[in-house]
Amino acid sequence: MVSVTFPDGATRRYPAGIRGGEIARSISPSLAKRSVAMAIDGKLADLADPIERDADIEFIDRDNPRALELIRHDAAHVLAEAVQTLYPGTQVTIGPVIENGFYYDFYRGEPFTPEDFPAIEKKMAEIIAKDRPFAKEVWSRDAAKAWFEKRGEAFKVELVDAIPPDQEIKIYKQGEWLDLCRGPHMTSTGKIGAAFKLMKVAGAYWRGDSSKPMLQRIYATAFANQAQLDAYLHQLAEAERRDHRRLGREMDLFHFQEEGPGTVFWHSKGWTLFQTLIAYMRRRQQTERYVEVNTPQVLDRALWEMSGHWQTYRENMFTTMTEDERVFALKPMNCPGHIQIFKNGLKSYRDLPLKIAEFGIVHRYEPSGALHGIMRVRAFTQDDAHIFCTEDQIKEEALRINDLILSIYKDFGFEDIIIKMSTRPEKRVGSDDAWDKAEAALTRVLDELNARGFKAAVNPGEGAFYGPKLEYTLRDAIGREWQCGTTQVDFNMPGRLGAFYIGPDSEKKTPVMIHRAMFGSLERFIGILIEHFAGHLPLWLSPLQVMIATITQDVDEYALEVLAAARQAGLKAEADLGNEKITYKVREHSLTKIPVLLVVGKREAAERTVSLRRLGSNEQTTLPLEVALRDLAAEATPPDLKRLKADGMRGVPAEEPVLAPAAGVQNP
RNA sequence: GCCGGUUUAGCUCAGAUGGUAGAGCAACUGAUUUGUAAUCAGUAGGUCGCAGGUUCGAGUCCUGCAGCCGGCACCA
Repeated sequence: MVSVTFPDGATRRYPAGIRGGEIARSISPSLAKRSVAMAIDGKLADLADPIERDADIEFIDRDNPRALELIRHDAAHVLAEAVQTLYPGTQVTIGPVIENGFYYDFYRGEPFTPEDFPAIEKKMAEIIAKDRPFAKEVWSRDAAKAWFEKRGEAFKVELVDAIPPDQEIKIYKQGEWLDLCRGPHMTSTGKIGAAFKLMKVAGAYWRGDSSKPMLQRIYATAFANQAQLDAYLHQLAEAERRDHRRLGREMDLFHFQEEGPGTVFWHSKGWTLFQTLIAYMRRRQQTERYVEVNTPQVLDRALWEMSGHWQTYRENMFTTMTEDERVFALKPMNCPGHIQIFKNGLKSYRDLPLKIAEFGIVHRYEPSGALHGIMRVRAFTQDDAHIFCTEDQIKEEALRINDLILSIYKDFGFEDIIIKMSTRPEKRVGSDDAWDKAEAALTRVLDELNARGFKAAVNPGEGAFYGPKLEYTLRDAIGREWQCGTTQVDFNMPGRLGAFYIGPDSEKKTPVMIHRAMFGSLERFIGILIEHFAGHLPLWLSPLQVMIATITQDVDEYALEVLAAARQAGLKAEADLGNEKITYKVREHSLTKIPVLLVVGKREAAERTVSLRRLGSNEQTTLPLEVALRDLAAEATPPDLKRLKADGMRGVPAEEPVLAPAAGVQNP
């Protein structure tokens, strides 16, 4: 007998080996009818699985959130059957559930196109309508291989071979069709329902390896009901509307053109935003005692050979040859340059840690397929720094960087940050002893982060060849993750390039170098900001903060007075005196995402007020000019300066905020 | 780089079967002086991504190349 405990705490005893479905039926026919799967001790399982030991059992119905992955996984099997029915000769490979749906990778000579989707979806609906039960069978390895070999399913044979010897070979049948699968599945295909949709086709390498064959991937999604599917599709459309490439054009921030693939033409407004970020970062770094430098863009090949870049990074480098046949390379990284500055003049242990920062423009010849707006470009500015220190100082410095990065992200409204530590890769340099120390130091940082409630994970083997790293990742509007900040501990390059300092014992010592970026790249960070705020940048970041719009030309003079006063208050302001209706001006400046519109007409001119309208809101507040400008100027103060001001004014009563906070700012 | 798609006016997009290019918005000019997301009228604007080829004739068909888009691989 086994003892089974239900979610309400009730316990019943059953003969060992009883199936979940039988237990459900013993409780009530309706429970048995609506259950599609169960969770044994919290782990999803087939309803038909036997219960061999005492366990907690929860029955899962279709509407249970945990059923969603089953719906999608079942739908993946149905997709595969539909494709093999419609396109005989197509080989199946794998079809996992992913964050917002699922995909299935096929091998077929002909590509699939979205025009094929209606037929496939129709066939899927037919298979679902037949409501065939999913039946699990355990096969012998040889039987499974023979079955797939006979059908020319070379990829499945490879998958069978890859299953560890101690694991069963599980086969799920749905009527005639079957697939190798670890499960679990719902009770039958009919449980999938009708809320599924094929999304797109794409190429994908077998096993994610670019040396292996290219497969045809069909992306799809499924939900428990149509309303949820519709909501998801709506969310996708919203995400597309905040795409930084579209907003960059609409807000007149930057453009690209064919002659410069992956290189940005920054327009005046985009460059203003860029410089606002640099000014902010410069202040934060100065407080942390970084020194800022600037190193050459183009350096002789010999230096890159010494640093190891020529050997390991050559295909990513832009090179140039001059008339006298000397070969130079555009810097793809700033580190060798910073080491030259470190080496210039004898350093003492008393100089450490020495923090050298640069807003360094680097060029990297990225694969053409990798380019993506300003998120992934071939020329970009890093907020780079290299901290030269001793091994003993690594932990404290890494923690300081961590705290600074998190504080900075918070100032921009990012508090949901993915932190990962990447450890020693197979291909690496340096002694295991040094790696142990570096990883231990970063692990202590990681432990500290976990203690503070961050979910920091480890990426084994993903570190740089010269040391382990911490990676800080932000998400864009449609959930894509972009690595921004990074802290890398390097025991290699200072030695390679001959950097040393004089220790307390008068001996030469090689410093450890911590590579570190916080924005990562200004380009990428700006792209993420645009999408995060959907173009509705906070006032302090807006390249144009205030637009003064007149109602009639009678008030031009007052409008110009308001403009001068706004600029006097430190606001980035323009005036629109155009001969247009106010509705036209409101629309115009809303579309270019100007955060504050100050409307002036005869009334305002007479009373010396302004009518203030926020981007994203249709409410208006009429305020005395001085009050409006004072409050806007306060709001436009960068967050770090605001803190300074607050510190300086401690003891002074806080002023009542007069302006409503910006409306229409959405977080993703 | 790989797989697929795509490229026509500043933007969004029409242009079956080959016969020499069109709309809306934007721009420009004029009228209108307007109270919170599009005032009206007129004007101008394109070697149809680039280079070859087929044809009496190519935006349309063929070949090559490039850019862009979606993935994959790579990555800040």
